[in-house]
Parts: sequence; structure tokens; C-alpha cells
Amino acid sequence: MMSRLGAHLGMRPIDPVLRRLRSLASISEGEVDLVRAGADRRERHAPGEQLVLEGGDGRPRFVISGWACRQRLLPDGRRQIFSLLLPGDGFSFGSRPALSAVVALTALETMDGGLVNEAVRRGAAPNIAGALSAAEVMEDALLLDQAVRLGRMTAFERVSHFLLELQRRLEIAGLGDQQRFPLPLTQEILADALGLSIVHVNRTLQQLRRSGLIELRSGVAILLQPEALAKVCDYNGASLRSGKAA
Amino acid sequence: MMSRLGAHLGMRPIDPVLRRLRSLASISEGEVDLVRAGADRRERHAPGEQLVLEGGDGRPRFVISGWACRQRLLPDGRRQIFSLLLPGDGFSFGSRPALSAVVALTALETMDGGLVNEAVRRGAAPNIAGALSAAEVMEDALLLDQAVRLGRMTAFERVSHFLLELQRRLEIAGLGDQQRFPLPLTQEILADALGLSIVHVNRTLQQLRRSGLIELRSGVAILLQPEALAKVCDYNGASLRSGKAA
DNA sequence: CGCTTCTTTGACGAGCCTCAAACTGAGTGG
DNA sequence: CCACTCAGTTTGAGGCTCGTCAAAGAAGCG
Repeated sequence: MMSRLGAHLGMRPIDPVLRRLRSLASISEGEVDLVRAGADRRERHAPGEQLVLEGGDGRPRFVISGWACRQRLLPDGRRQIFSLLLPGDGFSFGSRPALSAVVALTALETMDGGLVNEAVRRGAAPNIAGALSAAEVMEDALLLDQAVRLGRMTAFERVSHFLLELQRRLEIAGLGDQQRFPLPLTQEILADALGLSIVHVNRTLQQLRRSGLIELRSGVAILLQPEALAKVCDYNGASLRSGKAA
Repeated sequence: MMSRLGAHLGMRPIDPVLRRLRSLASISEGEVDLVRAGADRRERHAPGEQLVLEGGDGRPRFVISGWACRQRLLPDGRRQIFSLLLPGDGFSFGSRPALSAVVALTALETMDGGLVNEAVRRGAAPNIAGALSAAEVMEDALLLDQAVRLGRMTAFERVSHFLLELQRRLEIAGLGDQQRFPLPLTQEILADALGLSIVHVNRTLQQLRRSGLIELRSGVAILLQPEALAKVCDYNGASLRSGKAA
């Protein structure tokens, strides 16, 4: 059985999107319909597929299931992942050209956000406008967190901090609870997100396991001692609190 | 003599601000007056002074002279600098709470940007609005560059990349030329910006000197071989080209 | 099964950090 | 004008963190 990670009993595909938006602002009935209207224009993307080119402007979309990321590649093949796009997250909203490429990390399903984007632009969906704006602020804040991780934290701290961030974000989207959440990432992806080598990510994860702080198997992460983990890396989740009261 | 770095003969204090804005959009005469109107409301700040608190919202200001930074501190004293604020740069525009603290790195002079901010909000200064918007995009892009430096570049590459970015930004503000520019930063500040230790920054600078790539003394940096330096770290300046044609 | 991808482990080395101390230069006060 | 101080730079020694190379398990998948 799949328990409560991922496909809830009775969980509809676009629920993460609505949950996410509602965590950022109070959304009206009409606005909900607006979001739902895009739900039949879905697309599937294979892992590795590039959804948005750096510098290009993509069509606005929401992630329904699967994970993607914003990233940049160096000419010699090195990769830096800036942020993860989880179910419920949107991208290519607004009208600015993309500053980073968006790439599918797993099998990915997205839905159209064009109607929402248009309504927001016309001023016809003020609450969603607020939510998208708050989401933007939150993304900026998370990027600063990322910079601190990369520049000033040890591998042990980086992994801990990153897992705590994911736990919270997934809980908001309605996936996972306060301890368990899906983690469908290879260690290579973690390495590129955290500025480490694959081997060192592996060893750091072992260390976290041996410390009894986490459990990790077959795509599911369990934070055995969230408070202890938070203390390790001084995690307070401040960057995720920009929206409404949690 | 001060040569052409810093206090130009006949260079007025707010020139960096106007130069910067003009590099981002065509500013009208009336808009220039609007900017100038804030020039008498200046403030001086000592090195280390905090101009904006993290999470607080400061009054909108432009840097006239001296350097500041956006930063975050960890409870144990570690510091990560996210970006530098150079003469001509603005901060606390728009209405969002600040995601990072702003701190003076040198003796600093700022001027009021409140009138500009208000005019932009009322739609009375469309070109400046565009410039500020472009500046925001550029800041975001530079933050991504920073993340790549911190996560995926060697110390040698980080320092090279950072110096090239500074050269270009200062040239735009009208300070320094294609090779020479003021660099009033201690190695400790460089370390906190680049995610390195002071000692290693020192050694990396020596290495750059011995390679004949740069010269560095008494607050002035000289890029002896800008092209070679750019090749070292694959610098292309893409993130600084968001504005008008250079 | 047999392939591929991913994880895990070991051995080794390099990059970077810490500690410590000497050196330099710019004030500052006698 | 010369100590004296203090911040910043430079250098050395040593060690830990993290990366690279390599190869052996595991695990998913046709």
C-alpha cells in the first residue's frame, strides 16, 4: 500500500496546487475554478527533459506530480541546482525571461497556468496574484538559504538543512507528514543541489543514518528526530513563513 | 593624485546613480530631476553599520559612494555575503520586506530614493520603473551566479569570476575602466562573499598575481589579462546584460 | 535473467581550513 | 619624529573535509 505519501486516497491530481496557493493567500471560489480550468491541459515530461530554456520564456505551468529543478550547467559538465520545483509549485509566471533552465528530475506532470496568469495580469484574480507574489518572495528567500548552505555550511549541515526544507514544503503541498515524505532524488541530484560530490553525499547520508537522525530507503525519507536535526544546522524554517500563518 | 578611479574631476556625487539607471533604461529629463531631488537628503554610515534589518523594511535609498552588502549571519558567527551594493545601486525599493540585511562595508554615503519610489508607484516615472525592474532582474541573475560560484567553482575560479563581475559593474557606474577599478574590501570580506577562509583568499590572490593575471594593491585592482581571466572561470557577463545594449 | 542505473565501500590525494606567528601599514599620541 | 597600537596581510605547519578514481554490491526494468 502507498500509505499517505503521494497518491492519497481520494486526493485529486491538482490538490497540491490548491493547497500550495491556499497556504499563501485565501483563494476565492471563482479563483479555484480558474485554476481547475487548466487541469485538463496537462503534459507529461520524462526525467531530464528541459521544460524551460535559460533566457527563454516558457508558458506558465504548475507542477502536478513529480519533481523538477532550476539549474545551470557549466561548459565542462558541472551542474548547480538552484532550487527544486515540487508538486504545487508554479514556474514561468509573470512575464520576465527565465534566469535559469527548468529541468524534470523525475517523471513529471504539469498543467497549464495560462488562464491563471492572464487573469492575474488583468487584475481579475487578486488573491491568486497575492499568492503568486508571495511564492516569488518565498523562492527568493529559499535561494538565499541555498547560498548560505553552499557557502558557509558543512556537508552534514547542508544535507540536514535541505531535508528539513523539503519536509516542510512537501507537508504544505499535502504530501508527507512531519516526519515522512517522498524523496525521489538520486544522490547525484542531491550532490548537484548541495555543491558536493556524489560519494560525499552518500557518506554524509550514512552518517546521518548512523546518528539515528534520519532513515532513507526506496524514495522515502524519514526524519527520526526533526528537532535534533534542526539544531544541527540551525534550521528555523523562516524562509517558508512568508505566506499566511502556517 | 586620484587618477580616474573614484572621484573624477568634475564627477558629481550622484553620477553613479544616473549612469546606472541609464544603463538599464532611457531616463527622461523629468525623471532625472526626480532622482536629483533626493540628492540633498544624504546620509553617512560607518563601516559595519546595519542599514536594513533582515525582515524589516527600510526606506528606499541609493548608494552614492562606498560599498555595502546584503548578508546573513549564522548564530556561531559565520557570515555569508550574498551580493555587493556599489555606488549607483539602490536598495529597499518596492514594498516587500527585506530578505537579507544590508550592511556598510566601507564608509558609505547614501541618498534618499523615496520620491523616486513614490513616483514609480504612482506610475509617474515609467522609465525609472523599467530601470528598477531591470535592476531587480539583474540582482536575481547575479545571485544565481553567486550560487554557482559557491557550489561548483574552485577558489581560483570564484575569485576570478567575482573580480570580473566587479570590473563590469563598476565600469557601468562610471568608476574604473576595463582593467582598473577600486576594490576597498578586506580579504575577510572577500572570504565571506566567496565562501572561503581568509587565509585561502590570500593564497588564491597570490596565485592570481603570480600567474600575471591581476595586480592588487592599496585598494585598487588591475586585471592584467581580462580575457585570460575570463577563460579561467568561463565568465561571459551574461547576467549583467539584462538591461539596454551595453 | 542480463542490462543499466544507482548506491556503497575503499584507497588515496588535493583543496581548503585552522592555528599560530610574523610582517606591513596606517593612524595616534607622547 | 618616533614609538605604539591596531587592523589587515602574509607565511608556515599540520590536519580535516571533501573530491577523485575504482570497483563491488543492490536495485529497478525489459
